[in-house]
Amino acid sequence: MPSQLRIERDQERTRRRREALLDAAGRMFVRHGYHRTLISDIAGEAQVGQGTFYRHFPEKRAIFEALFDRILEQLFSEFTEMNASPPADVREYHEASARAIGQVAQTLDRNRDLVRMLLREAPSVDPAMEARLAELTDGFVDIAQRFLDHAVASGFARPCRTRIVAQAIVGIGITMVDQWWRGAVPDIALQDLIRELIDFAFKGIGTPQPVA
Amino acid sequence: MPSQLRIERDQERTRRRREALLDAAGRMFVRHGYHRTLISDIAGEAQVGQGTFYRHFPEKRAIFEALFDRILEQLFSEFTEMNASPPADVREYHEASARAIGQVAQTLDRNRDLVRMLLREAPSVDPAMEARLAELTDGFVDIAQRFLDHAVASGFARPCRTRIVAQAIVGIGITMVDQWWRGAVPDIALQDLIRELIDFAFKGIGTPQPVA
Amino acid sequence: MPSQLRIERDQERTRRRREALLDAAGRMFVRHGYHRTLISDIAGEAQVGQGTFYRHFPEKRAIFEALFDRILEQLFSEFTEMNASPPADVREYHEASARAIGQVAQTLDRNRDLVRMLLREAPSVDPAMEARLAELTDGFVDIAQRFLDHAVASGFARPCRTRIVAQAIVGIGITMVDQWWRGAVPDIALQDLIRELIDFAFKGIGTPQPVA
Amino acid sequence: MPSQLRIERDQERTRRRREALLDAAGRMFVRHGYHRTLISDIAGEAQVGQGTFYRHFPEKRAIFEALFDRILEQLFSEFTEMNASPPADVREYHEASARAIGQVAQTLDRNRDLVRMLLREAPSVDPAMEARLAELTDGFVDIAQRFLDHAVASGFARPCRTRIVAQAIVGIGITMVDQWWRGAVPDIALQDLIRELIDFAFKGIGTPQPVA
DNA sequence: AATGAATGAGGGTTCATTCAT
DNA sequence: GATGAATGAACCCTCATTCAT
Repeated sequence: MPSQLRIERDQERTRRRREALLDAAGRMFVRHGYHRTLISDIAGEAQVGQGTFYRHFPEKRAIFEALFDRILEQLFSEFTEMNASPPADVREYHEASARAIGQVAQTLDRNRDLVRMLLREAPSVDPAMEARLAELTDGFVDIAQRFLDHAVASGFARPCRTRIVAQAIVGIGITMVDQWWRGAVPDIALQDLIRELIDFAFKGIGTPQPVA
Repeated sequence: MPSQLRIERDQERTRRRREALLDAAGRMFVRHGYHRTLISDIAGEAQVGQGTFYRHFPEKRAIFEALFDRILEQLFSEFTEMNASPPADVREYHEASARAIGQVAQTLDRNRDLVRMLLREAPSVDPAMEARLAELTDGFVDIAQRFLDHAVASGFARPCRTRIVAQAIVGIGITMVDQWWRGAVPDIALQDLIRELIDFAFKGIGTPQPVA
Repeated sequence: MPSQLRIERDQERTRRRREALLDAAGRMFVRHGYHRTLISDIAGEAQVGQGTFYRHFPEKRAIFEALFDRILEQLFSEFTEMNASPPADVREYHEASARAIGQVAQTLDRNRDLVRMLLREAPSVDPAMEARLAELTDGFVDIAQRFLDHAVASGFARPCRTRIVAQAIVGIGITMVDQWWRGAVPDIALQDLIRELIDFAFKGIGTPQPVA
Repeated sequence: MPSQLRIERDQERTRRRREALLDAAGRMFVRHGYHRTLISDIAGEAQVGQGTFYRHFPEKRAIFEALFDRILEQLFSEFTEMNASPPADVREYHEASARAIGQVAQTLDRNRDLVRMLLREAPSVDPAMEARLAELTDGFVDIAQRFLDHAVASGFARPCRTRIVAQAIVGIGITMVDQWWRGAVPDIALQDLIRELIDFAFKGIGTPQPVA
């Protein structure tokens, strides 16, 4: 009969295999997209047999979903604090926003190929995956909207239909991930890119001098 | 030898068949996505035999590309004038922008399901189709950037990295098409939605009153 | 009501069309083989519409068969006399044989691409076509055998199983058509080739001089 | 990790499957020809799933080629010794030839349906397969020619254009395989058939006795 | 009669999933 | 548990034949 130790070692190995498969799937999906990636590609990339894949995931879409979940977790685990003390004035609000956005941006940037892959492939996988992606977007919009609602209520931002503006802001983020990844964005430090976008979000393209 | 009339009638019928196939393909791609749409679905939807499909398009990807082209043409054919007299002051500039954006928005709205389908499916069809979509995006960015460069030069807009801001603006549009189509946008008249977005683009979320 | 003349003109035109189709089919079958030749290829080569093909031949295999027949007719129409007075001695027999074989060879040579095509493609068309080809071969063997029987009976040739020897002789002919067509035969005048083969058929490779 | 034994057993099974598929393909090609044989026929005949076919051969033409190769190997593996001591006089030469030809004939006879299938179908498969068949023929011609050159040089055979005569001899063989297989050859023991052909090859049909 | 567009029954090939070892 | 061979349901595409004009 297997010792407790043995059981744990096996479980650990299983967990690592699963991770290896997820990593492999991520790389293949990024490189070739969901539909052109074969199970045999993933297994091969993970250095396991094809049958082993099915010990860890019941079907192809399952590994996509698991990857989705893992990336989400990864993403949100990096947003922990972000809910510091509420800003007291416009300046603090501005700074807090900048910090938050900067953090999100850096996190996205660190995972940009996977995030982009998700954004690109999820809708073509399945209506269900498409819905999950939509939920995710909505989640970001919710956060942005709450932030914005608070700002408006506090007089830090002009009154507006905060849902729509929040959607627009999230839309900027989503698109920039894509553009940035494919090299369409001018060569610029991430910091400066973020600053430019925050500036735009706060000030719009509006007139340079608030005329006297 | 066939009469001139006969030839013309045949060509006309061929053209109509082709259109019918494109329409059918559009509907199926919108409904089920590129990969889950079968040639037999398209043929069935167009009420023609499966072989007929191949008389009009050499392969599946070709009808997607043709659809892509047709939508583009459709889109751009609606942007004809848009190059009216250059605005003389901020107000005129603002109005001209609003008009232009409104027009684009209405056009996109009229074709929103197809446009959304293109945005969603193109990247998963083919690296080449993905590239074409990127080109399209870049085209819109180019237009927006020129507009913006002009505005900055005229003092109607604050100086900024116009490429990036243009990308952000286009990104708002792309995302809103998606959100709007799937009903994520609050129930609002298109006019008001556009106004809200223009406001955001011009003013950002910035402080309501330039504090005294 | 159509005049007699008109009817005749039409029939003539129909006949010419049919010939043109046969010619075209021959060229295409020679070039690409039966299976890789499409009806549309034949129609295109004959400069007629695809539907026209079916006015003249009920199906693809029919034109092959018609071609087969036409070539046969062509071939045998060139063997008219060949039944001259029977040879009186070995020398005459030898000369008569040489003349006959030479004539056959020249005829085959004139039609060598079509003949080769028939030999090559017929078996893969159809069991029936294969049988017809076999009949044809048997026909040649019959002729050769009769010739040989006569020769043996007359003491011009050594006794042997004439059927088998006749088959061997015809086999030489069949193979040489193929080899000659594809350029495997050394560069040599047709006359000399024939003489060499006749020599072989009469003398074998046997010892040069029945040594004293 | 799989045991060495396991690996070997698997390889053995794979090899057997492949052989079974080749056998099945051979039977089907013999019976219905290349073009009328479906992958599903081969798989069914071999008692495996259709997909299994594609684990062993990348495409239809590949199994034909593999069959071609296997038959060739089979054929030539039976011609091993055949290069005994060179004949010293006409009699020995004659006997050596007879032995060699007899061996070839027996080998061909043992594989006659496959050989005939190759001869018949290869040209219609592919220009490349046709070329391979031509090479094969040329190979036999080469051998025959070398034999003949030697015989002429040794004074065992009359001088002649050995290439052409070799082609004729090989042609006899090729045709007889075909005729024999389809039952066109009179009922006769293989031994006697071969003797008859050798007689013909050595002596031709020529006059029975160079009359005194 | 002539045309070529339309048709749909195949048939080769792919690949997610199962299964024997 | 791991493996990779086996499987067969799809699915795209071809092309001989039919048909409307």
